[in-house]
Amino acid sequence: MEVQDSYGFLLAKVEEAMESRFVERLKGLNINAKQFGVLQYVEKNPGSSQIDVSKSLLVDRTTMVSHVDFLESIGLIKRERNPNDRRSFVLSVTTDGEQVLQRGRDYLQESESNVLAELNEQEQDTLKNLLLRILGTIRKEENE
Amino acid sequence: MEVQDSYGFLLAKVEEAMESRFVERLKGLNINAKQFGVLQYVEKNPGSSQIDVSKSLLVDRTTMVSHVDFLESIGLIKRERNPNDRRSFVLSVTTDGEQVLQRGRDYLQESESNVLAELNEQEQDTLKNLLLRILGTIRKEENE
DNA sequence: TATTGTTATACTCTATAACTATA
DNA sequence: TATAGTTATAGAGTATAACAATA
Repeated sequence: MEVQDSYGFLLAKVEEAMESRFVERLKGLNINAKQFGVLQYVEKNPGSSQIDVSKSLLVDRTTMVSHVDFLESIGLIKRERNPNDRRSFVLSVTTDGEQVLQRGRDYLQESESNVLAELNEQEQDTLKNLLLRILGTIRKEENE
Repeated sequence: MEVQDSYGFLLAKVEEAMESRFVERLKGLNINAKQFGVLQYVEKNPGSSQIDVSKSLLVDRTTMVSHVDFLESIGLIKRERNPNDRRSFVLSVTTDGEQVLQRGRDYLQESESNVLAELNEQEQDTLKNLLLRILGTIRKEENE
C-alpha cells in the first residue's frame, strides 16, 4: 500500500487544504481558524467558561488562555467574572465579534465548498456522517 | 451549525487521534509518523531523490532534509550520489530499515483499525475513496 | 540560469509545571 | 483538597532565505 493512500495521510492533507484556504480568507479579519472556532463556539454556547470551551474543542486550557487573550485584545470577545463561581469567566461575543462571525461563516462555507467540490451533496453528507461517527467513539474511549 | 460539526474540525480531530495512536506504538522503534511515511515511500519507490519524496508527500524539501538526516543517522536509510545527476541522492532502505517497516506496518494497521472500529469494512472503503477523490482534485488545482 | 540539497534562522503551535485565587 | 485561570518555559514542527554544487 502506498503511503499516500493511508487514512492518516489523506485526512491530514485534506484538512490542511481546507484550513489553508480558510486561513487565507480570514487574514482580512486578522484571526486564524482556531481563533474563529473559539469565537463560533462562544456564540453558540453563551456563558461558557474557558474550561468549557477547551473541553468541547479538545484543546488544552493553557492554549485556550492564548486564544481568549487574543480575541479579547482585538475586541471580539468579552471576559466577565462569573458571580456564582469567581474562579471562572463568563465569555461572550461582542458586536464586533458578531460582525467577524458573519463574514467568517461565509469564508468557511467557501473554503469547504472549494475543497469538497468534487463530491456531490449526498457524498459530502456521507463523509461528514462517517467522520462524526468515528469521532463519537473516540470521545467515548477517551472519557473512560 | 456547531464548530464541532465542521469538516475542518472533524478531519483534524480524527487525524489527530489516528496519528497519536500510531506515534505511541512507534515509540519503541524510535521514529515518528512522518519519518515512517518517508521510509515507506522510499521502500515503495526505490531510487527516489529527496525532491521526489518531498513532492510526492507534499512536504518542503528543507523538511525532507531533516527527515532523511534522522533516518540516515539511525541507520534506516542510505544516501548515495546519483551518478547520472550528482546534485541528487539515490535513497534506499537498509536492512534495519526493512525490519522497522515490517513492524511499523502492523502498528499502522492497528492504529487505523482502532480509530475506524465503529465503521464496517464497506464504510471504511467509502471513506477512503471519498478522501482520495478530494485529494485528487486538490493536487490538480495546485499544479495549475 | 535552473535545480538539488544544505544551513541558519525564526516563527507557530502546543504542552508541562508551578503558581494564584477561589471553591 | 480540587478547580479555573495564568505564566514561564521549552519543545516539536515547519517555513523562508541565502548559499554551494551541479546541470
